[in-house]
Amino acid sequence: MAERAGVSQSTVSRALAGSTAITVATRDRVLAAAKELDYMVDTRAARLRKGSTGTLAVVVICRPGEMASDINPFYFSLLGSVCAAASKQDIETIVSFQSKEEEFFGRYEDRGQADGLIVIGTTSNHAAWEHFRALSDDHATAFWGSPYEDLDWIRSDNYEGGILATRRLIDAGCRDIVHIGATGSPQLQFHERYEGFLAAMDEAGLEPHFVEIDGALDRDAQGRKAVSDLLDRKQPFDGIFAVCDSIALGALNELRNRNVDVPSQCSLIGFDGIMAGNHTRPPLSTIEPDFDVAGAMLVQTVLEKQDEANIKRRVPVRLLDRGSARSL
Amino acid sequence: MAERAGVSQSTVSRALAGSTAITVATRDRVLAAAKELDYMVDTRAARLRKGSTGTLAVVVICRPGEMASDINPFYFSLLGSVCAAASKQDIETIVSFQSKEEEFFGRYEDRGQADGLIVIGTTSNHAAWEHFRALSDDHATAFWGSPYEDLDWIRSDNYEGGILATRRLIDAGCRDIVHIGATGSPQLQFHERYEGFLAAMDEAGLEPHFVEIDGALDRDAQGRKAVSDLLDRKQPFDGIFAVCDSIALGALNELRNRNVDVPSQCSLIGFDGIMAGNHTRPPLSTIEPDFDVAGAMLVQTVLEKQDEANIKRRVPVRLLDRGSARSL
DNA sequence: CTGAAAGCGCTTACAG
DNA sequence: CTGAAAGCGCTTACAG
Repeated sequence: MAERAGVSQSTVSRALAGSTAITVATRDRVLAAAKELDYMVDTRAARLRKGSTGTLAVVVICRPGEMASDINPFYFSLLGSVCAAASKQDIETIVSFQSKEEEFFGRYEDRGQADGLIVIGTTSNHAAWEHFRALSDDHATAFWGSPYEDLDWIRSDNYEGGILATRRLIDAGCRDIVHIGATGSPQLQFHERYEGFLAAMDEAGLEPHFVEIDGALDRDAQGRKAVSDLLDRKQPFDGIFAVCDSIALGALNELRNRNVDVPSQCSLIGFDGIMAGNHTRPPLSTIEPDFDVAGAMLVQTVLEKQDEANIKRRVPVRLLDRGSARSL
Repeated sequence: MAERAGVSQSTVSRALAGSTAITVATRDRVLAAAKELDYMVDTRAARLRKGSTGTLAVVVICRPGEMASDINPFYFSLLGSVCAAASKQDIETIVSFQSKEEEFFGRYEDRGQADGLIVIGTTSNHAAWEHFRALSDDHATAFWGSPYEDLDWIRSDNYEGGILATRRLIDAGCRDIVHIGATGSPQLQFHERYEGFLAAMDEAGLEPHFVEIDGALDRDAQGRKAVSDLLDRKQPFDGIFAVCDSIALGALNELRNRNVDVPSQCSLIGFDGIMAGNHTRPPLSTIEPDFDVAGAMLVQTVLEKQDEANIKRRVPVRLLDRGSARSL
């Protein structure tokens, strides 16, 4: 390659790296030769010499025993956004799905495989979060979904989302509004949504109602059971704010099974903006985080470890009014 | 590291690599030292020396202009399976989502970043497939979704799936069965499903009916429009086999809008097994490929380029009877 | 502005 | 069974 362009190896390297200390003429000559020989820089060698890898590792935490193919679609969308955000900065992403204790691994930096680690996924896999928490001290990390306050985290603006959803229900004329969620759970995200709900109810002078989800069940079953419990209580309700879409989908189904029409008899709003909500009847109204921003924030957080104080951690959310909340 | 264990660098390398030409005693000593120093082999250097990377590149092709976060969930599941299958063989995966012509890139091998390339994603992005087709000559590749017969491909057993779905409809007592799909399209996968449909109808001595999808619309709208067209034709029908789930979901919605009850008045079966079908009313019956096998086959295909003849290319499918086809 | 040389951290013939 | 040495393909001080 060097001899084809009639220059030294160093010059080739500099020309290809776009160094300014190079004549335009020689650069062009090198570029032409590279094209002709279909030459590409070997990143292994470049990285070895440079020290950095130009790569981020992304770990997706699954529920124990869950296959990669049936992960909550929310995390798939998030994964896509992270990869896209990295790609925009010419950073590669190496991704892995991890669920079992034996396979937890995040030390990509130690092996020279990545410059940082992004961990996203279900809050429920505690063993996993504990494992990755330990890495956050001496590794560049960013987390989404961690149950621990102390980790570097990025989250939806859950509080604001809770308010948006609840206000929308109130605006729809609902007065007996129930929150299906986990009011005292370690799921920080859930807790924040709950607090937003409380604030909006308080603001409107309405009394908040709750159904606690049953941790033993899967999300869909949690939603069904919550509605079932609610109806059995014979307590009137005309609006539901479900803490996440998968639960909302279960709730919606149970409402229909029990002949409660949505939205005419009960308005329903979820949280997450998963695509499945587009295909229900009625389509599920929901709070959706800005995925592009989410991906960008995660990437930025890992890369700019220095000024920790300035890291923006709240991903803005918006109401997706798809039809499960009554219109006035 | 070497001096800590009191041996040479070569010995450390051999011990860590599990070479048999090493005393158990020295190996243990090295391992102990490694643990103590929290030492990990730098893969950049190892790869540079060894030549191979232990990594596969996975490119997910999106529709032009589509964001990574709203890709057909089928491909997300497939992506998960590929990563899981690679992981099982201790292979890393670097993944990227590509949609626009300017960003097409698959020469990871040339840059020493991967040993092979797996491309999956929407058939509809022709520019993308043409780009990657060109790479298949001198790169280790495997494709899912390519419109080209000549590429190394892995696909669902679409023909068998078409038969399974159609037979199920026939068993449900349907006689006027309509296939919503693309009978003469370049979408090989769709064409194969269509042929399965034809075969099963022929086997039962029934006359097949069709509605062609409108290429200009998105999947959901295609399904709606197909049902709408069908009803306008006033041609009686009691069963629908939709060529993919996203189309089936649109069809299901339109059927409900037009007050055709599923499954009592019309049975409906889709193809792909996407999770959104779990949340519709009724849940969507579908043909699901074995995702684990799909991931494993793709990985194996890239790695074992040598005996091309023996590559298994058909991923088995099964009927997921979720409720949109009448039970007898 | 360009070249000759050193060195990134490994693995692997080559000796012994 | 183990060590000394070469070399993987780059980048980057160091000279000029």
